[in-house]
Amino acid sequence: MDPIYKHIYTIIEQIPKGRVATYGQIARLAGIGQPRRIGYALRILHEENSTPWHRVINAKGEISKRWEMGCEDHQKSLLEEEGVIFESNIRISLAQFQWQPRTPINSTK
DNA sequence: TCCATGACCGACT
DNA sequence: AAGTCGGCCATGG
Repeated sequence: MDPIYKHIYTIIEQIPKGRVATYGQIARLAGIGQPRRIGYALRILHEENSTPWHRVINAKGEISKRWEMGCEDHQKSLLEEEGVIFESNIRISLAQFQWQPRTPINSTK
């Protein structure tokens, strides 16, 4: 498997519990720039390892639709159990829950 | 090899 | 605010 994917998985595994990251964000962290590759990496992820794929969402803060319906609901449940709160029942407040690898959350601006 | 599709993103209408 | 379009790259037929 491409080391790039490995890198992607490594980054995803670094997402703390109770927080989420977007595809674009991970793409930038991985030094890729093409978010689609992240999606593809996750697609082939299958069940190979214990990567917390559920903490990866799209730029809108929503759960990306996938091949099987009901999966999104499953992902939503996993996130809620970690303390992530949904708005409008589908959307996550990125300002609040997005993973900040370099900057702490308390942005006391 | 060429063409179409995808767990996306951003800009534009 | 919601829908459309182009970009960029990997995978499969």
